[in-house]
This record gives sequence, C-alpha cells and structure tokens, in this order.
Amino acid sequence: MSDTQDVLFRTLADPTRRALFERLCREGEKTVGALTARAGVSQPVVSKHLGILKQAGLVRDRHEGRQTHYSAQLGALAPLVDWTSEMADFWQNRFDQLEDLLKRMDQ
Amino acid sequence: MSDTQDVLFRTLADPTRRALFERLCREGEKTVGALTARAGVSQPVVSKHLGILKQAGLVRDRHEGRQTHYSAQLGALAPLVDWTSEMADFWQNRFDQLEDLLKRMDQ
DNA sequence: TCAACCCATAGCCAACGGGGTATGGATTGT
DNA sequence: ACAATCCATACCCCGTTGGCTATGGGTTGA
Repeated sequence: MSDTQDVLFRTLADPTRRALFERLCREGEKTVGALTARAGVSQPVVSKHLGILKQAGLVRDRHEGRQTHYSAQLGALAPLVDWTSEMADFWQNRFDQLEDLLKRMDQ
Repeated sequence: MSDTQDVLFRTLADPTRRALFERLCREGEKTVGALTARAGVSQPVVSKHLGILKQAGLVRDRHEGRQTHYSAQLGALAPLVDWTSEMADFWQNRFDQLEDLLKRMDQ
C-alpha cells in the first residue's frame, strides 16, 4: 500500500536506470558526462533517468561549476528491504500456523 | 547484468501484480476467483498477471478440477535480496577505501 | 446430456514510457 | 567579448503494456 515501495520498484524496473544506479554504487560520485560516456544512450536520456532516480531519493546531485555530480543514496533502498522482509515474515507466520496445526493434529 | 533481477523488478513494478503477490504471501494459496473478487480488475486481467508472476517464478499453480490454486514462491525473491546486498557491499567498500585514505592522510 | 461454472486465451485500444533530436541556460576558457 | 563546454528541458515518436470484452476449453452438477 505504501507509495514509496511503488516508486522504488517502478524506478528500478528500467535496466538503464538500474545500471546508472549500480555504477554510482560501485564507483561513487560521477558527473553526467562520465555516466553518459558508458551508458549507451544519449546525454539527455541520462539526465532524464538521473532526474527520476533523484525524485525517487536514490541519488543526490551536487552542482560544481557547469557540471553536476551524482552519487548514490543507499539508504533509499530501505523500503525495498523492508518489503521483502515483510513478505518473508508473512510466509514464516503461515508456516508456523501450519506447524501448530500439524502438532495439534498429532496429539 | 543478471537477467533474473530484471525480470523480478519488471514483474513487481506493477501495483496490481505486487498486490496479488502480497495477498498470496499474507493469506496463502488462493483460487483465481478468490483473487479476482478483491483485485479491482477483471478476471482475465488477474489471470494474465498470475501468468506473468508464474513466469517470473514468484508463484506456483496447482490445478484442482476446474479451478486453479496459486501460491507464492518466496524463494524467488532471493535475487532481489542479493542485488540489494551487493549494492550495500559496494557502498561499504568505497566507504572503507575513503576511511583508509583519511587514515593515511592523518599520518 | 446439458447447463452452469471456472479459468485461460485472443483481440483490441488507450496510456505510459523510454528513446531520439533540437535547443537554451549557465559556466569556463581564450 | 566570444566560443566552447556541460547539463537540463521541450518536443516528438513508437513500442510496450495494462486494462477491457468476447470467447472457448475443461469440469462439475442436475
């Protein structure tokens, strides 16, 4: 129901965006030009994707003269981790219930 | 680069599909009819989404007479967890490198 | 056997989204 | 001052996709 998760999943669903985010995680802060050089798409497209990543809270930008430096904001992944944990918990609880049922049936 | 992650992200990016998967995690095995009743979309749409979830390995189907029971396959989320861990590791390594640099500069 | 039911597939349409080029604002260097 | 550079925005195009209805195959019950 939380809208944050929706934004995260939608944002990371695109391969180009995920690749940009991965590079920022691996290699740290990068300028738009440096990212464009190996992105396989045009500079405006890179800028647009970075804008979407920024809006999702996954990256941060820092202006320095005429270039913009982007860096990953790892904390933004927390809702995603929470979601997977939640799903695992539901699963576990249902498993426990089944186990209880089997125990009661065993008696 | 792994294609599995791409499939997972794309599959879970849709709110309707994610809601179906969540219900299966929370409430366990359900028939298509039961899922359709509260999905807010038509039965064919539910079937299509379940097909996509199945293709992604996120659900399993079991035929019983004229109805089909679907259940969540939690293990399929593993690549997603791996990906987030990997991103966190990259982040941590870079942080360690920075720390080392600062230590050397301190001497 | 025939009607009713459950589900999947097919076909269609509208909306979204990711790609491109063109352009302009801002900054740097000459 | 002027040219070049870096980035963001605007605009358009087209493929993808998520929704619908219609339909058919398979199963159950009368």
